Amino acid sequence: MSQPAAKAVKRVCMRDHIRDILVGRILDGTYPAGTQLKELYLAREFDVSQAPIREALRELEGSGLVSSERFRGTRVRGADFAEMRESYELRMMLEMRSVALAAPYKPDLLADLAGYLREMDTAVKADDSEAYIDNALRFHRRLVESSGNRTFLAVWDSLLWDIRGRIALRRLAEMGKSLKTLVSMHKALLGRLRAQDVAGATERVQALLARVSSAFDQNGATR
Amino acid sequence: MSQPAAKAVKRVCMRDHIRDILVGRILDGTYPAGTQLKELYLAREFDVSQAPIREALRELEGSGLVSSERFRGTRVRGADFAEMRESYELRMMLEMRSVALAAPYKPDLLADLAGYLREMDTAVKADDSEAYIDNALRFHRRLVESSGNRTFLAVWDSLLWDIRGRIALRRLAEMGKSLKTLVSMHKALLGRLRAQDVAGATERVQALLARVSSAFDQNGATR
DNA sequence: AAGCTGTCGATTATCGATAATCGTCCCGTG
DNA sequence: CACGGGACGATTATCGATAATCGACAGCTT
Repeated sequence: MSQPAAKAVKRVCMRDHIRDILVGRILDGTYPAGTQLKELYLAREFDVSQAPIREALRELEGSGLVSSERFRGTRVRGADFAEMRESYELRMMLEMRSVALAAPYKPDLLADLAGYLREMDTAVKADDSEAYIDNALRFHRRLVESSGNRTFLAVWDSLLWDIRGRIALRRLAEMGKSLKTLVSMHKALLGRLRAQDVAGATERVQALLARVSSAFDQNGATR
Repeated sequence: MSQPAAKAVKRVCMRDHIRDILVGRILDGTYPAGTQLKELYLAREFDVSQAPIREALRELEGSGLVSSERFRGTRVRGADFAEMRESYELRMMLEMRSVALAAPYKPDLLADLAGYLREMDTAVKADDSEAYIDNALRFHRRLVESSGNRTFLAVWDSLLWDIRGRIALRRLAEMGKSLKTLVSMHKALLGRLRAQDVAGATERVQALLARVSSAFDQNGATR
């Protein structure tokens, strides 16, 4: 699966390059849900052969971004709200358990989280939701990483939170919910972690993700 | 030498066929951990081109069975016991939560589980561990499926329990642990489900998986 | 002998072309 | 007019061949 850290420089591998471009286009709406990604068409556009396109598409399929049927092509998968909620339920479990496993919380973990939180705060004040989400994801991924459970991290990564998160944020914005609340919830969480309060921290993680997940409730209400 | 299996069933898709064969070989030890799977070599053996081999390998990579480095080939990944234990922790979370979500337990679910359990019982009496594990996996997968959470099921599926389970069973056998205990634990679980006892059932699921997971404890002791 | 450099063999990544498959449209039939 | 049968176009799956890359080793320099 794709790694969070992308090599900025010289790509030795066409398919990685293509994959990243395709992910970008799906994210920014160039390819809306349902768009068929035709191999030869893309091959011509990127001036490569069909092979690297196929491999990139298969990689996207593995991460659930697109789905393909035999001989019938590959299409961009839409954001199914019910499925979103379900995936947030899993994420909640993963992160809550991670908070328990990560205890006691080491200074370098706390320092990292504090750094991300600071960036989140700055981003929200600058009304830069892209920067907010980038750092929020780093924050949460770091939490899962600190559990020491590689399977947790692999599954967390596989769920493509950079995509789901952006959709959630857009929804929350549409619902008029401010990111400021999320930042303060993260602050509270970090406070509990600093106090080595496992139960408290777990509770905050749950509350936090429940709030984000509420973007996908049928009526859109937080209740 | 060419493979007679190629003619067995009319596969529309070579890569699926090849993938299944490769999985089988990794499972039965034909390809021990660390074996390099060379594309052209396999291509000649299966009498196909390199392309479908590559696609099959990439699929295996996606499910963690093998890992590949750029230009350095694809190798069979070994069974890391620590990682096994970690994956069982996730499985435990998934199944415990599924038991909670699936309530109240419908008659058709209970009937399916009872059917699988019967097969498990028969298999153990016939000392057929293959049949046991097949049905045990059906039992557990059905449980996760009944949660109604598609993400849960997708993640559960992605963890390749047919492989991990077999390894666990082999270990348990080496440790002299009988499958009979596992069958009776499943019986107890089904009893709790029939009684609509969510807490009790959850507890049994945990105990059950903990016992299997113990195959990967450092010393091999159940404690 | 240690270090550097260039070449070679093995293997993967990519190419350009062909075969297989699916959906559709046209046509004849009832 | 509804309906099945085949030809066609579009697209994917696979092929056979070539280019790119890596690891190792030999030969040269010091």
